[in-house]
Amino acid sequence: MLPAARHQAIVDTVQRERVVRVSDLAQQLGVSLMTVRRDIELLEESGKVERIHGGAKLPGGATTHEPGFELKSTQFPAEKRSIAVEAAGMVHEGMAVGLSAGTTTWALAQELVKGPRITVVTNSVRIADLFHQGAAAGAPFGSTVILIGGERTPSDALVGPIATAALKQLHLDLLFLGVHGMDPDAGFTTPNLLEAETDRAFVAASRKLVVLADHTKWGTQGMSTIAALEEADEVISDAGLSADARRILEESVSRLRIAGQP
Amino acid sequence: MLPAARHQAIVDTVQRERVVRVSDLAQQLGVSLMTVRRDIELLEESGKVERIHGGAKLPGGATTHEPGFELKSTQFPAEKRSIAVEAAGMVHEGMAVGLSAGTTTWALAQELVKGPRITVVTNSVRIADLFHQGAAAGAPFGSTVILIGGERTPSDALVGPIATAALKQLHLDLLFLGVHGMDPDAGFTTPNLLEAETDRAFVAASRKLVVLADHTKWGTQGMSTIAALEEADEVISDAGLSADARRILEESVSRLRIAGQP
DNA sequence: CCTGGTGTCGTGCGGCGGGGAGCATTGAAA
DNA sequence: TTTCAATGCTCCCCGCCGCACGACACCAGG
Repeated sequence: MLPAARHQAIVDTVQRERVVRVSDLAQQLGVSLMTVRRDIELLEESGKVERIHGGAKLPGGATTHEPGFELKSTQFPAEKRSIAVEAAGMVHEGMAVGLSAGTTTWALAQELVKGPRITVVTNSVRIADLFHQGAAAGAPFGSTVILIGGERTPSDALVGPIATAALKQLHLDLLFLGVHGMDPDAGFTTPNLLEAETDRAFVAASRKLVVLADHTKWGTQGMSTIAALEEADEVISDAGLSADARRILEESVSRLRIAGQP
Repeated sequence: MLPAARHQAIVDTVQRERVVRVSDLAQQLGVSLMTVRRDIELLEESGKVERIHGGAKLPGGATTHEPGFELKSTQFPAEKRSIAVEAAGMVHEGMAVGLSAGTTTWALAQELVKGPRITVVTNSVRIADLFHQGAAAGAPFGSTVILIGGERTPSDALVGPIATAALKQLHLDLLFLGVHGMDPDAGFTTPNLLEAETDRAFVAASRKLVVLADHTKWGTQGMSTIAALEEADEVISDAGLSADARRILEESVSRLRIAGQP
């Protein structure tokens, strides 16, 4: 890996993710932490990126008060990752798989890039980017990615009538839905009304609904309901889920999976 | 292997790979490391490539990650920019404007970010990104961007049935169409069939069609025709356009504008 | 407000791979 | 045959990279 190529990769990643951490870059690029730091130092001098504690972000503020995509994406990396690995195991060659926008589905996408060839339908620009660059860099035959159109929310999801109309044309084998809240009364929820509408269209287009939600989502009610608990065919969560939550979910959902356990 | 052929091969490889290492080139060309270094030294003096430690990269600060795109976007920056400025003058507050994917429309988008509030409809992820970033960094009230969905081409355009179906729902005041070729027989063309289909949907959705094409596009026939010359309401080109081309275009198109002139 | 813990940052050193200067060799043109 | 340009080779230098250690910043808890 040449320095110039590495610098380019870092700039690309920063522009795509808005914020990246040094450790992730080091692992992704296969170099040491020190090298990444030195690269970021150089790139900062030329104004390509801006250095922050633990990583880099794109220059020119305005990302500090973003509705927390980057914060959440590093909040429970271990749990999210184990959930993603568990979910990736459900995907087989040739399937048509839907991925809603969100950090958990984004973690899943990272797993799926390495997996078998499938067709991915998503309304997340971030996830589409992931497959796009994965296909360019990695295997000659990558998965097909269909990006649903629409207007862009702050968290880079595409929503609105264009998105819902596009989803009406499609039929998916499997939908992985990331949610902001999961509650026995409110069901699966999100704080963004437009996103909820798009997610409902996603659910309607799919034969099977799998909800990805780490244990912190339990008891949270977002403003808008996407679906009732009963509508999910499976819920994948992590070991931190309370016994109470497990009992209720096992009653409501066809199957509850705890990531990392049989 | 003649030196000239070797130089050309090196330039080609650099433009294709964006960065290459000396050792790879040496092995690939069957010459020694020293020869490759000397070649690169010569090519650097003529500005064809830029020398870096361990290899060579294409000159100019690389900011995009698409080889073809990168190349084209630096090919005629002055012409493209003047065309973009001319086109931006046609846009007024509140309009619904379509932008097809391409480097010229991308240049236009850079102008429009600074302009009045409008609604932009595009099938280019890159252009959508531009407005998204601009809105986050700049004015509190940015333009609305609607990204048309679909499958992704190598040049980051979204195409396919999803895209065309979405466009059928929309009606645009003005469409700026970037083309790859412009020819009296073939009309406005692009080498990508899927992109041509999406562009045709764009044309159908728009009340007014403005084609952006620098003078190098004249006489080029892409594989697939988007529209006949007569279908364009305006064509904006640059001063390098031949008198012959001007005459034909003025006969076919309602109005021909040469950027930088009244 | 203070305090400990965890993770990140910066510096110095050693290893390694690439770059450069000079010279021998080759092959083609005069 | 002579001459010259181009190529390859070798030795030495230098920049890049990774490891280890000490300093520091963020976070949580009292």
